[in-house]
Amino acid sequence: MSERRGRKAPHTIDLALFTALRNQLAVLLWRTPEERERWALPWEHPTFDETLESAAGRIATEALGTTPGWLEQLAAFGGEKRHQSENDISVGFIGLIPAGTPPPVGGAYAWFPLGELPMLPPRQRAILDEAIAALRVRMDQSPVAFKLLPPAFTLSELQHMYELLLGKRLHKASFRRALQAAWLVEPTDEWRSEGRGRPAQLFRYAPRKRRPTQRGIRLDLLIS
Amino acid sequence: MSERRGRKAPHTIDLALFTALRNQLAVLLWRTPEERERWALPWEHPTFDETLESAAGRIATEALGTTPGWLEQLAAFGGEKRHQSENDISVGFIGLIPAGTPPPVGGAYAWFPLGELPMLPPRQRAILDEAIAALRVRMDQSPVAFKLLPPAFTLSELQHMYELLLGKRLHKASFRRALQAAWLVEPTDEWRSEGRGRPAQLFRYAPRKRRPTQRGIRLDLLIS
DNA sequence: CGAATTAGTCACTGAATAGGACTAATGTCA
DNA sequence: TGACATTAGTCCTATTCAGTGACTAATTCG
Repeated sequence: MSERRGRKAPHTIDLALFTALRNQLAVLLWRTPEERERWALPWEHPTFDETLESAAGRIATEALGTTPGWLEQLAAFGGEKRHQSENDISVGFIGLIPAGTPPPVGGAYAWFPLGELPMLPPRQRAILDEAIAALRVRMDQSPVAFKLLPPAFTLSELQHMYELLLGKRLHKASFRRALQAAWLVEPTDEWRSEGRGRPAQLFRYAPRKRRPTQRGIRLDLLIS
Repeated sequence: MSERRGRKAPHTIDLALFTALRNQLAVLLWRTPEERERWALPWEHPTFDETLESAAGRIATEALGTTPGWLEQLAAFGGEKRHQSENDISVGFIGLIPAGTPPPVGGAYAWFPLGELPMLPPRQRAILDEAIAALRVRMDQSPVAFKLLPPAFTLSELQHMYELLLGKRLHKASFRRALQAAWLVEPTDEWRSEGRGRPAQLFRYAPRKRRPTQRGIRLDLLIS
């Protein structure tokens, strides 16, 4: 094995990096200097001496300058839909970038709102579609909304992020009651005055252990 | 690409096939005729002309004689934990086999209850651990319990399967109310008399479309 | 100052849940 | 054959939880 150290593996790592931009979800795309109109997800062949996760983290950091607040494997993709590289399979990752992170400069990378996507290679299109679906599903299980926000945020910002992800309006009092019951945030001692209106207190994501929340069976969540 | 047709790919497909056995979850393991004490998950190098899913289905069918009622990709595994094969990465799949399916004969394959697992190669151990965790998580999203039962089952059997997966007792009336509300089963016109006691009606899994179940935000499901 | 605006809370109502207690239909055994 | 154990299936009630409108609080704007 060790003689392979540093050599390129035959598979690729493909990243679906999301952020919130102008009240929409957006994904980071990349184009080569040669082919100005062929956009693609950031991807690379990892070397044999890094784990899938560390390779994904490295590629994300190379693209953005910052490390994603969250990075998780989506799945492996293979089969008839070929990659632009001559590889056998691609491992897709989902990453979340806090809103307001300055966009990468130079023109090689750009954020695309999900409603305005250009053509993508077929396998990357499949990866992105599954990534979007997984985001919606994992929202309940993982702190997706929190990782799309900066470390300190107002409760209104958090609610708007949930509304963006869920695609529907939420009632303020209900949202805050649920948030309180879940022990997910803690207040900081800072307030932010956003133009007119009462200033909002800033909170941070600070999940606290709670006794295994004695919930009933939720058969109604089954997709059918 | 086409000149690769039929050739082996460098990655492997590894299967975590589960069934319910003697009131426990069990996983299918396999050993080579040469090495009688080295058990492993069923695995194989796929060929280039099949998709990941079809390769997984083929390997499962070769192992069991029957096709799993459910087969879904778990994730790709790579990095320092090496496979027994000289491969780069392994793609893990989860499969569910109805309880009571006759076990494969010949001694090459055997069901192991999760409490009595032998040593496994390190990467396969990781795959199995993640598969078990994913089973518990996806239970709410996918009809895991139903696919571990034969096509026709009693409501008590279904409840016992949920109790096995959740690791806790459920209240009969609550369970049935939730089941009714979810429109997941329909009665057959058969009844089964199981020794003493009133005979039970048999049901089948028959999910019916329902309008997008207007649920509240469930922040309390977030793992913390 | 008053109106507008945004933050944050309260209280009422209807729906969903946990759980005990009930009825129903069968086998067992004296 | 009749009491009883056993398993299936239903009903009812107290309690908890989510949806919602209306309230108070703190600030900017004019």
